[in-house]
Amino acid sequence: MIQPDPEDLTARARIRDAALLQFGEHGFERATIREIAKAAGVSSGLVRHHFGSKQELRDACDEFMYRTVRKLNDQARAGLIKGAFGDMTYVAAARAVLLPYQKYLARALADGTAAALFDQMADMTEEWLAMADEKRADPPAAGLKTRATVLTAMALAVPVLHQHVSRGIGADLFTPEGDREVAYALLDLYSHALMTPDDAATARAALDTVWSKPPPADRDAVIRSFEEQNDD
Amino acid sequence: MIQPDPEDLTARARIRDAALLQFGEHGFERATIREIAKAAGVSSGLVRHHFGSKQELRDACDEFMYRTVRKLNDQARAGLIKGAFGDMTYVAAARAVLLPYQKYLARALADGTAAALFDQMADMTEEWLAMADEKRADPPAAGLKTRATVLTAMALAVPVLHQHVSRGIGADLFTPEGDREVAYALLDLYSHALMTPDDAATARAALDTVWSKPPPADRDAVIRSFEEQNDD
DNA sequence: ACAGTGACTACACACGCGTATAGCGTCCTT
DNA sequence: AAGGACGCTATACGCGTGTGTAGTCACTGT
Repeated sequence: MIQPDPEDLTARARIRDAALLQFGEHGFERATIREIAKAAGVSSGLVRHHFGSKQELRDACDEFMYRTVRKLNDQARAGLIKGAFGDMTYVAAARAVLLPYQKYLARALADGTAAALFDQMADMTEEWLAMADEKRADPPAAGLKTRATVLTAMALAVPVLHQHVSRGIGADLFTPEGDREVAYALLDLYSHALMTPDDAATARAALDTVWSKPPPADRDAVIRSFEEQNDD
Repeated sequence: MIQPDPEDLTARARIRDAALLQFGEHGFERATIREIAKAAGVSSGLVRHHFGSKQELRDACDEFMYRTVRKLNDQARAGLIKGAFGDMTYVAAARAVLLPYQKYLARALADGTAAALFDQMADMTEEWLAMADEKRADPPAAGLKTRATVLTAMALAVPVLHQHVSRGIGADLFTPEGDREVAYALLDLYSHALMTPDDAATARAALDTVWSKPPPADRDAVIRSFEEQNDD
């Protein structure tokens, strides 16, 4: 998928590539070694010969994706003028490279496998967020790393929940049309605060009271009325 | 888990509850009917007797979660003063009710099963966003439903990627401490725009040029240099 | 020439799993 | 009191799957 002709790749690389696609399409459990081997044009025994076991094959896939994303991140760090949004070349190129592996990435992130990959992206978000903090007037209500982690998760939500997003926007997320639609929505959301800092402070205070003293009447009423549906 | 003593539930409800937990903990494929039956204190045959097949058991779980969330949403709609952030009672109660099923919800959303559930939350987000739009000065850069869909995905990112978020903040997301930490971060992020509308317009324009004419030199260079790592 | 090494295949094994079936006890209905 | 319906168990079947083993072929260094 990276190079135009898969025939040029070594068998090992072809197996890994086929595994990435099969794991992405059907998930790790439902994907079978035999089907991966068939897609790669090799025997199922060769998969074992190169990777040892199905789990190790998955590990190799994760490792490969980690290296790929790291390379892209390094390039972005080197090429992108910090804080400028005028150059989307690397962003677009990175997305083009990762496109065939989006479904694998989504699954790997969702089931918690790709920890190193997430942390890598969180680190990059943290750098970016630290710069944004400098222009900021009021002190943040949470630590830098915490906000970076949450923000990273939010940014990854779109590919991870791509099925729902695609359904919601009425276009496949992995086509240029869907991608553009979502990018516009993201830029709009990122450039407009959803609530005022005062609202946030109010909500924070309200949450504190809820947490500190478990409100007896209301909350129990919710749970109790909820239980009533539970009569099957 | 809803009621204090699982023994009081009917066998069918106990099976569903055990399935929710097992599916959440191990995933649909890895979870076995036998283990679910054991956790529910029944024979494996009874699972089949009540639900027919493993897939139908999963469907029943999805249906149950859908009804649960709908009930909570209806209560939130009825009880919450629109646009006010001072009353977090229902939010806290809803989270308490859903807590044991968070992992199931995360998995169901990630693999695209719980479509109706996502759409339901997206509808609610859309209502909320429509109100927020009224106070807004500049016209949105994307349709209401598109923004609501993306925003819903972003809101769900934290539970879906809970493993990574927990690791990043150094505390389990499903404990009061982790929950509070993340809530503060979310409120901070929601109350502060990450970029100015001008930045967004610049980025939009940049994206348009990238998409309209595929830039030959730079982008290919990125992809080419990426391929060079691909020598295993 | 020749052993050795690694890529690669074909085939068989063992086991876990979803599914199917037969049967038992109990409660409600008529 | 008969009898069916239902909740529930025990046991077995069959298939798909990851894994293991033996063997072939090609290439390399000595």
